[in-house]
This record gives sequence, structure tokens and C-alpha cells, in this order.
Amino acid sequence: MASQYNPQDIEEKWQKHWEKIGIHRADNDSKKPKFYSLVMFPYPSGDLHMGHMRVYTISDVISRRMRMLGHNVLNPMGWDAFGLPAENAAIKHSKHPEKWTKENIRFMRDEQLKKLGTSYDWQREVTTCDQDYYGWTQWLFLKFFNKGLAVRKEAAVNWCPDCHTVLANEQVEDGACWRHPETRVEQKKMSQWFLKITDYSEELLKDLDTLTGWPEPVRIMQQNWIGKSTGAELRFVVESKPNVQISVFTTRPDTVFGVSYVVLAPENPLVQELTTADRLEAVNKYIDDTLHKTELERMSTEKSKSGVPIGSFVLNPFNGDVVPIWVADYVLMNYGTGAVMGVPAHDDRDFQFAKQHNLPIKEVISKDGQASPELKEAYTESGKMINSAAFNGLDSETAKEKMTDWAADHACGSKRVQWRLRDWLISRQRYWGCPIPLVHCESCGIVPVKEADIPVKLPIEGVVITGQGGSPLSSDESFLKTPCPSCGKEASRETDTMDTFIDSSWYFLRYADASNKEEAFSRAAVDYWMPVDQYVGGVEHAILHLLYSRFFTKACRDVGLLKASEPFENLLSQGMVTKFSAQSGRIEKMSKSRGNVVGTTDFFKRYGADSARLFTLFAAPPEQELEWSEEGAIGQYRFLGRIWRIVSELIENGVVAPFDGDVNQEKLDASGKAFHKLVHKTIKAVTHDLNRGRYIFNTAIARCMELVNGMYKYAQELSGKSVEGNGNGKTEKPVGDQPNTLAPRGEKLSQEERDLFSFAVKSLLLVLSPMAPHITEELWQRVGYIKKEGDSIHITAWPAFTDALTIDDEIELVLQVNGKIVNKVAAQRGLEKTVAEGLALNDEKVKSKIDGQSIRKVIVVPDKLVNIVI
RNA sequence: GCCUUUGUAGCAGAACGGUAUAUGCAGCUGUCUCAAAAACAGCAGUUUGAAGGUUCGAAUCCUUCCGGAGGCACCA
Repeated sequence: MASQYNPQDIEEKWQKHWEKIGIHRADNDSKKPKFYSLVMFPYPSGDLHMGHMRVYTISDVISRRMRMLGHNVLNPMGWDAFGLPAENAAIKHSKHPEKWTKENIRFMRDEQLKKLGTSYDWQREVTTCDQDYYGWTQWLFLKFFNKGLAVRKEAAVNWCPDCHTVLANEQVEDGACWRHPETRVEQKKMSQWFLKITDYSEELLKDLDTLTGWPEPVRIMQQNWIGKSTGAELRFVVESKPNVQISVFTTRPDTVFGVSYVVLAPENPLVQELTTADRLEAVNKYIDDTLHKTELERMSTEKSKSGVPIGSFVLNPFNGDVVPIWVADYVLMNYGTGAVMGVPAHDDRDFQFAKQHNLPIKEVISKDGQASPELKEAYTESGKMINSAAFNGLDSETAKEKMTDWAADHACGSKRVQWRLRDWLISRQRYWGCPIPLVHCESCGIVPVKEADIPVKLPIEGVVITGQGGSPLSSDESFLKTPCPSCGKEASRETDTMDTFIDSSWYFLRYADASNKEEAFSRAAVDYWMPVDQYVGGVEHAILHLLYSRFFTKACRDVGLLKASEPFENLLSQGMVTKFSAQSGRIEKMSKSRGNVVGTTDFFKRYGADSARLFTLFAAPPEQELEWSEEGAIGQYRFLGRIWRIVSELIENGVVAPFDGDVNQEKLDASGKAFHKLVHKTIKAVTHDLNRGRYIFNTAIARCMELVNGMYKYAQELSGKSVEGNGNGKTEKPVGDQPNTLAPRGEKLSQEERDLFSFAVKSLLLVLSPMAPHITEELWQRVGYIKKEGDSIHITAWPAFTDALTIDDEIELVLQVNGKIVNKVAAQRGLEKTVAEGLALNDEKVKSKIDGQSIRKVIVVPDKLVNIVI
């Protein structure tokens, strides 16, 4: 009898063996076509669970299959190892962040990722908190600095009181810190370092169109984030102070004849300048009130539109109307010019505001060019111009341009493009990050550290992390004091560290050349590997990491470091893994805090990594959510057990042996032919499902299951024949001392039947091997394919299929009358249309349905159906 | 409020505008067993969220509505 399938006996053995023979190493100099397969590297938080494993499994299957297709595959792994949790853990366990991080990395690498059976090239491992990584991060920063892409500006920035640091706009969600949804960020005015991502706004937007290998939703999210709006800047002269103008940005210059007021943001300095004495008290009170509102209160669209007039008026340059200036908090200081023109008739917010404060509503555009008796709501579409003097009758889209031109001609406005994207704030007042390599010198100002003096090392010894009172770097004299690189006088280092998103914005470049001691990466290496052919990661990075990395790639290109303009050619956003949580009583994202995690170690021990891999691939298509189910996962274990049993018995019974050739189809009986076709159909289907960009693993596995089911059936049929010739579909009772076997005995079969089994087993193992790498390798060896040390199923060529053998000769022809199915008949494939039609018209059931009525039309779909319309 | 996405047996999921259901889980029956488990063999189940429309023919395309998921949100 065959031995029991026991993953523990085989998985670790092969993992070690693969590492030893080095089949996962990428070659920087190869004749094969390159394939760069990348998965978003993890933050080493300590313990991965089954939910995390999904992304690594998906990416690994893609990598393994591309190797079998003859590619030189780069499949690297590393650690996004700087960040706040290390500091928090340090405070909690009084363990240095570096120690904590390194311990986590060891566990996650050796006990989790390796035991999943991933095929990484560990020689290229990168750890962002290592000097030989962050030194190059600093080096890149200096390149950007020298190119004017890194600048220091005073700005209102987001401060998270929990993290004790500032955050970039992208890291604030609903007015709260992305790490602490319960913590409201505060606005502080600070002088900080920024990377000028806005220099690339236009290109970042435009190139989204070239990213056809990205999911549409991600592209749309980036597009919205960049937020380009085209319109005009119009200038309104203040009536009482003709030398002062209020600039407004509008996307609707065509509505300018409908302006009935102008609004300033409370923070706009013009408010102070233009408020008249009699309004001063009211205006100051209003501003004071708004400043005490939370960001959320201010942003709420539900609430009414508050505001007060400031007493001054402006002149509408188009028609000379004198309209009041108001201050209102629905206008934001940090977008556009901090002032808007109020056109109640054609903007929802302005309409609401005007209704509330009894301001005139003047219609200047209507659908048909006719004025409406009374507007019940703002008309925000385009239409025909009315009440707009010389522009009357024009289509409003045309008027937009003409009126902008008019404004330019009369020196009261111009065309303007406004972006939502802001510069990337990268300073962090934290310890566990990459030090910004700059020096503040009293005489020379801000001076970059010399390239030769990089890395600026993060002090490790004697650092005390309390989480209070600023970064430990600012109180570490040995770090702080340094001679000025320019004049040599005593100066002090910048104590801010960089946002950790910088570390992850270029790690994929370092993988290309990870052990380079001279440069961050060699031009030849990155130009060879970049762009990444297939990136896999969670959709939570749709904006943050993916936008930053795109920016970094373009900036590196412009600094002359590489050729590529876009880092990631194809992107797969896998769905999250969920599980029922007893805490909440709901199905939720698998996470520690929700108490619904499934650990890896225990599962690997009981059912093996192959079962875990198969389940996560099988239970849902990759981009959809996946609900973890213990029963479902065990089902995959059962499936692997079925493969193990049948293949083992076929080997033991002398049926299956190494096979390299074609099965002689002619010498097989009907069920042999059918099974032979099933094998070819399976190869075709799995090949198709795993093809680049498709990656529908769930159906691929289902096809493998069909093949295994077919193999059982065929084996049983042949063993029935070989025992007693009983073909009734029931399992034979053991006869005498003969055990109850699944597989026939080899000597009872013909050569062709044995070949067929050998071919079927070989094909099954090959197409399943990227998904279940251990069991397939073990059985591959047991069949006898591994002859010398370097052999492996994983570097064997992907199997081919014969298309002719994937097509059935006989088909079932569906006969319809008026689109309703009346009968199904067996027919030869490839019937002439007229023959098929005749077949249908002569069918008894069809005839009785037609019942002598006249036929209006006959539709024939070849090899599918005939529809008779009466 | 706007945008994206999704709704198919009890559950997870298949299905170029052409037979609604591959595959797994759960369920039921049988073989084996003293019995059970395991294994093996087999069975059953929905008319595709709802209503319209286009079509010879709609799960698939269009419209409206209902439900789920995600994103954006006084961005002028």
C-alpha cells in the first residue's frame, strides 16, 4: 500500500534542497528573456498570519511558472524595516528597535516565508534599516537635493499627537492619522523638508494612460488624487481700494456674469486688510469660531453654510457689478487662491450659501437658452449663455474659452490649471528612520553632507527611546555635532529622519543590484531588470506607495540613474483575507486586533504549506476578497492526498515511469482516448488560466481536480477490467489476499495504457507544480525524473498540448424553437449549417412544437445550437 | 452627495450574447467496518438581487431600483 501523504516529511526537505542547488537565483547576465516578479515587501512586525500569505503565494506562483516558461526570473524579498512600531515595541519591551526588528526578520524569513515554499533569491535580500541600504537612500536624497527636488518650506502641516511627528497628506485619512484612526491630526505651521512631487504632476497623470496593466480602480484613484482641474484665474478689483485685487480660481469662467458675491477663506490675509471697521467685530468672531472647529466639522457637507460679510465690495470686471465680499469656512485656504467667486445659480454650494444669506441668484446659463422663472437648485451642467451681454447665445463650453481670452485681453485674468496634489512632506521627528544627510551651519546655512561621508549613521549605542519630547537624535551630542562640510566650523546635523515611504520608493531598484558597494545600483543592472513585469500587492497602497514609487522612478530617470519612466508595468491588487471574528460576530479582515487570525506554523505542521497555498489560490479569484475556511483548506489537503495515493500506487504497480514522447492515441480504447483528451484539455486550460495578466488560479486548480477525478475513474475502470471484468462502477471487494487498490497492475495493461498514465501523471505534476511546489517535486522524484542533483520539476519546461486533442468530435446540438430548448441531440462536429438545420427540422420534438406553423427564420450557431423562429 | 466595483445552489465560486453550474466546502445515500473515522463510489440542490428594455436568444448589453464592498468628498 502507498505511504500516507505527510507534508512534514517532504516540505522542509525540498526547501533546503532548492536553496542548496540555487534554482531560484536570478542572473544579471542571461540570454533568457528577463521577468521581474515583485511582491510588496513586508514591514517586519513579527508574525505573519495566513491572511498575509496570500500575496506571497500569488506572486510565487507567477514567478515559478515564468521560470518554467524559460525566463530569467528575478523574484526578490526584503524588509521595510524602519518605522514607528519598532520604536513603540522598544518602549514596551525595552528592547532596541534594531534588535527587535532583526529578530522579527529572522522569524518571518526562516519560519514563515521559507516554510511557505516561496522561491525567493535570498542573495538579494534588502533591509531598509541596514546601513548599506539607508546609506544609498541618503545618497539618492542628495541627488534630489542637488537637483532642487528636495526643499525646505514653511507650511501648515499635519501633526499626529500620537506618533509625535508630522505626516504627509497621503497619510491622513478622514482627518485622522492612518496609523491611529482614532487620533485627529492637528494643523501646525512648521518648517519642513518636502520632495517636489508636484513638479511631476502632469507626467504622473499623463502616464497613467500607459499603465494598461494596472487595475482600472487604482488608476482612477491616482487620477483623483492628483486632481487636475483646468479653468481660469479671475481678478476682481476691490471697490474701495483699487490697487487691491482678489484672485479667484474657477473651473467655470463661463458663469462669471452670475457672480453675486465673492468669498474669502477665513485664513486669507486679505480678510484683515479688507474688513471695514463696522464689520471687524463680527468678522473676528466668525474667524475665531471657525478656528475652533475641528477639521471634520468644517468639512461636513451636511451642515449649513456659515459666513459673514466683511463690509467691502469688489467690481466684476465683466459687467461692472458691485458685489459684496464675504468670509466663509467652506472656502479652503490651501486650494486655489483661497478665494472663490459665488455663482449661486450654477454651483450647489454657492446656491445653498445664497439661499441661507439671501443673496441674489442670477441665472446665466440654461439648457435651452430660455430663462427659468425660478431656480429650485443650481444648474451645474453646460448649456446656452444668457444674461451675459456679448456672450449671449453661445454654447457655455465655447464661452469658457472666449471669456478666458477676454479676461486675458483685459488684464483681469488668465487660464490656469490647479492641482490637488501637494508636495510630499518627508520630515519625521522620529528616531527609527533614515537620517536626512544635511548639516545646519551658522555661517553657511544648510549644507549637504559630502558623498564620501555617507552614510550618516543612525546612532545605536546609548540611545534611549521614550516616545516623549522629540527625537532622541536631537539630544544625542555625538550625533548632533559635526564640522560643517563647507567651512569646517562646528555645526549641527539635521535631526529629522525621512518618511519610511522613501525607503520603499526605491527598494525595487536595489534588488536589481543588491550587493553593489560602489553605487545604489548600477545603471546596467536596473536598465536590464526594470520595469517590474508583475507587481503584486494590496490595494491599500493604491495612492501612497505606488504614487511615490512612480515619482521616484521619474526623478531617478531625470537625475540620470536609469532609463525607465514607470516602475511597475503590471499590477495585481489582491483582495483581503477575511474570517469570522468572534469578537464582533462578523466576517472581517483577518488581523491580530480583531482576534481572527490563523497562524502559519500550526497550519503548516498539520496540513502543509502546499494545502495552504492551494486554498488561498482556490477559494476566490486573486483580486476578490477571500474568506478563510478551515474546512475549505482541509479540502485542499484531501485533494493533495488523492494525488498522493493514486500516483504512489501507479508507481508501485509499475504503471507509471519517466516518459518523454507522445501517447499512441490510435491504440487506445474509447475511454482511453477520452482520458487522453482530458489530459490535453487540462494542460490547455491551466496554461490559459495562468497566462500573463489572467492569473485565475481558482479555475486552474479546478481543472487539475477534474484531471485527478478523471484519473481515478480511468484507473478504476482498468483495474476493474484487470480483476474481474466488472465495470459496474462499484469498488471491487478485496479478492483473497489482493488489497483494495485504486490503481491497476502495470503488467495487466498495454504499453499505450501505461504510457497514457505516465503522460497524465507527468502533465498533472507539471501544471500543478507552481501552485503546490513540494508534493509535485516529491512525486516527480518518485516517478524517477530526478536523475542528478540539479534536476527539479521547477526548472522543467512547461508542458505543451496538442490542440486537435482538446476538441471533441461529437457535440451535443441544442435545438430551440423561439429561443426555448426543445431537444438536445448528438451530432458530429463541423456540420454544415444546412445539415444542422435539416437535423433540427426533422426532429420529432421540434416538429411537434412547430406544429405546421410557418418558419420565419432559422439561426444556426455552428456546433452549438439551432434556433427555429416561428 | 459623487465615482468605482459587486450580487449565480446552504456557502465559496465557474460560465466568447447561445444547454445555467466546472470545482471545492457543507448535506444525503451506498461500499468497507462490530461500529465509527478515513478512503472509495454515487445523489441531490438555484431559474442568476428586483422590474423594465435591446435581441431569434440575456447571468452576460442598456435603464431604473434594492443590497454588499471600496474610494473621494465644501477642491471652487
